[in-house]
Amino acid sequence: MNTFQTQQFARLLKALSGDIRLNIISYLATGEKCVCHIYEYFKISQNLVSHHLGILRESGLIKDRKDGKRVYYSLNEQNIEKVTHFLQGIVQKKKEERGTW
Amino acid sequence: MNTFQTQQFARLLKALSGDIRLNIISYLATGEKCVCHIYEYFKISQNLVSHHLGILRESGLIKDRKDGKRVYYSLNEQNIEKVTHFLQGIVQKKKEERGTW
DNA sequence: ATATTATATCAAAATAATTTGATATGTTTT
DNA sequence: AAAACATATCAAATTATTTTGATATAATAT
Repeated sequence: MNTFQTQQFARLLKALSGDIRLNIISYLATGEKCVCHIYEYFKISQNLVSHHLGILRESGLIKDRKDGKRVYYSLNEQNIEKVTHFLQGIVQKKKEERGTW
Repeated sequence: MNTFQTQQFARLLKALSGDIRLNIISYLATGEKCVCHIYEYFKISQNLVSHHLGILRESGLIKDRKDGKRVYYSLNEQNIEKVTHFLQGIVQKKKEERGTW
């Protein structure tokens, strides 16, 4: 059973799956942003944004860089692509299975 | 702001993001299965599996087909691919952004 | 018709995630 | 050194999800 690997991906998917977090990810696709940019853009509180950024950071989906008193966040495409490849693998397997009879 | 579309994908990602549900999805990649196959395979209770299948079904990630007293589930690849394309689009945008200076 | 099997649904309990408000930490400005 | 600013963290409250146990529905077998 492939449960362990699947568990890893379930964790990444969970991090992606919040409304706020997925919007942050989309926003970061347009380039690196500091925390204050993000909470002003979405009009939500600073601590709430920091909390969600923390979840994304710990899951490895984004990277942080400190500059003065600001912290800049950006996407970690590599890990996002790991998710897409995992899902694409499932779709692929299914398509192959269909051919086996 | 692309919030509405993002919300749709957040919903799909949430459906994918449970440990049990992602394992079911992986299992269904090997072919159509009835409910009893699934709960025997994972050694969890019937009602729990039915509950998670319900979430996957309502999100459109799997399809059901009734045959006699059994219900068979299979992947709906189209919707899984929508997720991968969405994520791949984010990665793509980020990669393009990097080239703009 | 009754019993059995397969699945779904419901309500309650247990657990987890999100949000809010307050405070701490570190950096810059004065 | 004090004030101001940017961010993170913590605890409590709120809300959502998961799990369990019980029951309902529908198909088949006896």
